[in-house]
Amino acid sequence: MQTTPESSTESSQPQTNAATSNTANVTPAFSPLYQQIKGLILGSLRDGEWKPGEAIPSEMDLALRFRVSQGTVRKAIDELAAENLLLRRQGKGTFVATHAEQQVQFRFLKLVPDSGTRGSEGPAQRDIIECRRARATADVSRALALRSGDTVLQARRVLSFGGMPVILEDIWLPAAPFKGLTAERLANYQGPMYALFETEFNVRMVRAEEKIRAISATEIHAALLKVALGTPLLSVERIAYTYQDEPMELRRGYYRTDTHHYHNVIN
Amino acid sequence: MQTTPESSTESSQPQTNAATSNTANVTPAFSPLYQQIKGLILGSLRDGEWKPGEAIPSEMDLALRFRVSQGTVRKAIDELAAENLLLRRQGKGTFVATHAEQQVQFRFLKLVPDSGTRGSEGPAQRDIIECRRARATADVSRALALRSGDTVLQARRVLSFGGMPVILEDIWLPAAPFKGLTAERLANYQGPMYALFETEFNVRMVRAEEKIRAISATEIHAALLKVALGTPLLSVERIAYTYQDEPMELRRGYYRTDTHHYHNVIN
DNA sequence: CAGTGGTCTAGACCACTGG
DNA sequence: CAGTGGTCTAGACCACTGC
Repeated sequence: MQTTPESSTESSQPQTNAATSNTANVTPAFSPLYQQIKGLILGSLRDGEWKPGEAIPSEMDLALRFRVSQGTVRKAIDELAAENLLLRRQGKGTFVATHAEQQVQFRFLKLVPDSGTRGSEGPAQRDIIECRRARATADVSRALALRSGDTVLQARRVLSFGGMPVILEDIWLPAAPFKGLTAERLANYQGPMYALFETEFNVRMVRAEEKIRAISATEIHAALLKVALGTPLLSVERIAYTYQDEPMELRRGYYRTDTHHYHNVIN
Repeated sequence: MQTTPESSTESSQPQTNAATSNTANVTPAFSPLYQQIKGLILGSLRDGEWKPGEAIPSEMDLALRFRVSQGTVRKAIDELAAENLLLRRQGKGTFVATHAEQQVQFRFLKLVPDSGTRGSEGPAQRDIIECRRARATADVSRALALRSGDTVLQARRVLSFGGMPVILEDIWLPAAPFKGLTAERLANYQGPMYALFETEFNVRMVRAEEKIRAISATEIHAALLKVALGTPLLSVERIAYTYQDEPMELRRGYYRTDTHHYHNVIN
């Protein structure tokens, strides 16, 4: 069972680094075995071999498949779990992380109510204001690594908590991976938008960067968030990435911070 | 050398969990060996057995000292390194992390210039506006886990980059651990305030939480940051913790975001 | 009870640093 | 060259889950 030849269908064997006889090598490009294994697992995740929420093969299975010891697979999985790409559950298995789980539902949304914990206000209400196709402007195409003029989907929505509008968001998505996304599908879907992206478009958001500023509410902000013109708002520009650091979403959020605040932990 | 009795001066031996014969135990309180080792190392860090910037004993030495295998020590150190309490350097040793290092100089300050990278504006200029002793108000004492009316040190300063005032900060510190801190010592010290805390008061900031809001500049903000009254500013309230999640600093920062932005990464 | 992840060990060897 | 952290393996056993 250990090394039957039929296992040769999987991706390339890890390379040995034992033959490091090169002397004048500026960049030895030494890569530990477990990093190579990690790369192979990442590739399978990206290619959708295992979908969000599903279990991946057991450590022993992966060890046999990659012809390495269980400990090496373990270290690769450890890192992927630390990056929130995988989720380990003792006694059950290792699962592909998903935005559809209750516990990590709002992992990317760092705005919380001043008093009480998130969810104490009841479920979030999502109102799609508009959703249309457009040509990427210069800044949008740069953020999404597209060519200027490429087609993008643009959406605007308001999030309300406890009946109060709190967040206004403008969202840009590259049109190609999200073919078929309409205002109706957005409006009808209950749950986090990133969960919809996973199930409907096989796009999993893995990491995000945010640039935060303080701005004054314009007329548009004031009307949609029901605040006075000039009210200070948090401007949160987010670029979300899928596997391989590929940018997949630009989102400009405007947060009211009279009843909520952006919560951040620095380690 | 392996188990000479004189090594019995150190903290308690790790306990074996093999005798788990208790059946009706609601909370088995099972704690892996490496977690116990981690706790012992943490204790030594807190007690100052190894100071910031110094090397801790090698993995082998610690393994002998705690009577466990090197791999177990390794896993404990791995976690402490992941939490930025320790810093591993291959071939050299494992070091107690410090705020005095160039690379992690501004780990807690997430405001960066819109263009260019941090440091492109030259060194930060720190101007102490005031520093005095005071009684803790209700909110300050709550944040610092003090009793209302306890003595605190309060400081106000302005940080400027490239000659422009960008950050106004009000800082509250419990008086006891920072005995002897004066405006002069703050003003004369070149370098990050947290580095001073380490070297002068043996207080190491390990973790912080921030609550961020958008506000309008008051007259004080306007005067010290040289902006117009009512300019939107980022309000950043930070509580910084030492080892054991002990709160050690309350800091209210007011950031100009016309030339800088708060940068955050979500994993 | 079998299968999964989690812990712990012991040993070998590699990569990196500095004297 | 010795000493450090880093990798990899193999095996034993433990904790947890679900059938």
